[in-house]
Amino acid sequence: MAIPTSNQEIMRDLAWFRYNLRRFVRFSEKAARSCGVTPQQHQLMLGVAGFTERGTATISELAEFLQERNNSVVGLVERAVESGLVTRQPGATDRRQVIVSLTAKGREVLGNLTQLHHDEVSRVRVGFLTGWDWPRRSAGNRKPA
Amino acid sequence: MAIPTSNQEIMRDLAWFRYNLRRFVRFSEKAARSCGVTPQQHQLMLGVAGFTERGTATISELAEFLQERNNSVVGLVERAVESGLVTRQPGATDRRQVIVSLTAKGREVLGNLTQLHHDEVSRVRVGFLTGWDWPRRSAGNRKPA
DNA sequence: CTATATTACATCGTAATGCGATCTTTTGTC
DNA sequence: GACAAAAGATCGCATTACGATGTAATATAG
Repeated sequence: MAIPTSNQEIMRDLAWFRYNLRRFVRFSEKAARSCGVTPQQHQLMLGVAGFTERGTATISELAEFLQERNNSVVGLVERAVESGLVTRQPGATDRRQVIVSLTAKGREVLGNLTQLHHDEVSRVRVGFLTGWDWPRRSAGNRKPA
Repeated sequence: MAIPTSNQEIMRDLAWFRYNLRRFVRFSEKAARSCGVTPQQHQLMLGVAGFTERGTATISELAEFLQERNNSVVGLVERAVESGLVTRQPGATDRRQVIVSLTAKGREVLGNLTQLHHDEVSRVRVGFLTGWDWPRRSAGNRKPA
């Protein structure tokens, strides 16, 4: 793909970029639901397991990872605990902190989702840079594929 | 960045990818609001101007671009019309269709947002592939930067 | 060239979810 | 020890995308 120069070309380029972004996100959401968790829970688990080197995360770290407010994460963690995906324990050194860890179930689900995402992310990374299939047309009011 | 091989490395890599994705999206949302429109309206306008070669789009095309349901787009367009960003006109050949176009105001706002996004997207594209700063820690319950 | 199916969009009600404001508890600093 | 800052928790709320369904216009079968 040529480097866009006119404003019109830049817009088309940005549109293409966002379109692929959205398609990837939808893919990911669908994958999460196919594994029995919400997309948000998937992201939460990914943050717990992959954001730090410890394999655990505090509420604040998760808020940074998810780019959300502190209080939004609290509720998200709460629901994930109820679903048996993560556990919470008070911080050892700093008792204000809450350490979020994955349960066995959480590790299993995240492992499956990680496999599902690996190839797709590779494709998307390339697609973000180079050209893409750029499909056209949809139909009716059906759910986007 | 080395190619991740172990499952742990893959998870960290995916986490890094999603983290950058989210940061970009937040950047974009903030930019949209700074121009007086909602992030959804920005994406809608981008779809109108950049998804097809015509510079206009139908509801279905926008639904494909945004990867949303048809009826979701109807409401989105409705609000954008009320905000004076886009116009709707029945299709010339197919009167079932609705052609969405940008108003002068819409073009101006989208132009500003396009400039704001151009550099950032370039950075993000590289960041999706290569290493990144990978910042740490947040603080309190303040809005993520 | 009517009958039927399909497409494109609209309407309505609903559930999820992230946010703002505020509060409590713990830690840091002077 | 007093005060400030940080880390979470709680509550109410607004936004928004979705599912189900309806209507008008176009395509297709016979």
